[in-house]
Amino acid sequence: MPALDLSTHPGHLARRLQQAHTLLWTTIVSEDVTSPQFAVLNTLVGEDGLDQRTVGERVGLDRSTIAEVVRRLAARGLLDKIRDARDGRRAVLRLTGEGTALHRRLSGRTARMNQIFLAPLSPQERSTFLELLQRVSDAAEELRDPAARPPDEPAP
Amino acid sequence: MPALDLSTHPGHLARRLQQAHTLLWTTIVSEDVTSPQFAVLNTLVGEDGLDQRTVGERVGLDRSTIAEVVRRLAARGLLDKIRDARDGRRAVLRLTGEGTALHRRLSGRTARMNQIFLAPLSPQERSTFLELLQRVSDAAEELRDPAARPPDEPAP
DNA sequence: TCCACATAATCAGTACACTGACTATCTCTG
DNA sequence: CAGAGATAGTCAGTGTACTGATTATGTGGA
Repeated sequence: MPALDLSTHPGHLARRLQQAHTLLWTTIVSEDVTSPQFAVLNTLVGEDGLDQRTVGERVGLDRSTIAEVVRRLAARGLLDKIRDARDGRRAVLRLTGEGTALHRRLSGRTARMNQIFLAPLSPQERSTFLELLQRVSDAAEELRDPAARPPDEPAP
Repeated sequence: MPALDLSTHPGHLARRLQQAHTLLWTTIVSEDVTSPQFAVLNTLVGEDGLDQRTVGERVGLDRSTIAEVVRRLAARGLLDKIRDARDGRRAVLRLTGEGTALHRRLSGRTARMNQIFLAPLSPQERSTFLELLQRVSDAAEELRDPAARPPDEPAP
C-alpha cells in the first residue's frame, strides 16, 4: 500500500486550516482570548443568562470543555457563573461589564481577521467556501447526534 | 455591539469541521490511532528514515507536538526512533513491520471515511471544497512562515 | 582552531477536546 | 410521597497544539 495524498483528505485539511486560523487569531484578534472563548462571550452578548450546557451546545463544545473555558473566563472576570436558584443543577452565565467591553473591542478585529483569512478567494468563492464548510460540518454533527434534527422527521 | 453570526466565520467553522472529523475518524477508521498519528505513518510509508523535524513539517505539526506523537507511536512499536549517526542532533524515524501493516489496514478505511464525510456534497462540490480548503490553508501558512515559498520570489 | 551562530530535540506551562465515571439535583410515575 | 430515571456539572485520564526556555550538536568564519 503506497502512501496516500493527504491533500485530498478533508480531515487533514480541516486540521491544517484550524491551526492556521488559530495562529492568525492570536496575531490579529487577541493573544489573551482564544477563539472558543470569544465564541462563548459572543453567545452571551446575544442572550445573557444562558446556562453553561446550552452555551456549550451553541458554540460546539462538550460539557467538559465548556466547563474549562467558562472557568478561565470567570477567573479573568469576564463573566459570572451563578447557580440557578430555580434549578440547582444549572450554572447560569452572566457577562460582566468587562466581558461586554472586551467583546465589543474584539468584534471589529474578527472581521478584519476574516478578511485576511479569506483574502486568497474571490468574493464568489468566499460564500461558496462558507456554505460548503457549513453543510459538511452540519451533516457530520448530525451523524453523531441524531437528536437536534432539522424541522422534519421528529425522532420517535 | 450586537452578537456576531459565527456561522459566517471560517475559523469557527474550521473548528467545528475538525471536531466532527475527529469523531468520524474514531468511529470509522480507528479508536487507537488518531488522524495526526496516521499522517506520520503515511509520511514514513512514502519515505522511510526521515528525521523527526521533517516529518513534522510535512504533516503540519510543530517540533513539540511531533515529539509527543512520535513518542506515542514508538511506545506502541509502530516506529523506531534512532539517533542519526552522521548528525547527533537528528532523530531518524523508521517504520516497524507492525507500523507498515497498520498503515495498510487503515488506508482503506480512510477512503471510506472521506466518502461519508463528503457525502452531503456533489462530486463537483467535493473537488471545489478540497481546492478551496487547500488554497486558504496554504495562504494562511505562508503568512506565518514566509520561508517555504512557491517557486518564485526566493527570499533574500 | 575556537567561537559565534544555527539547528534538532526536549521540557515546562497553557489551552482546547473527548470519554467514562461520579455527584447532585430534578421530575415523573406508582 | 418514594424511588426510578433523566439531566447538569465535575473529575480523572488521554491526546493534540502552541510558546518560550534550555540542552546538545554542527558549521562556518576570523
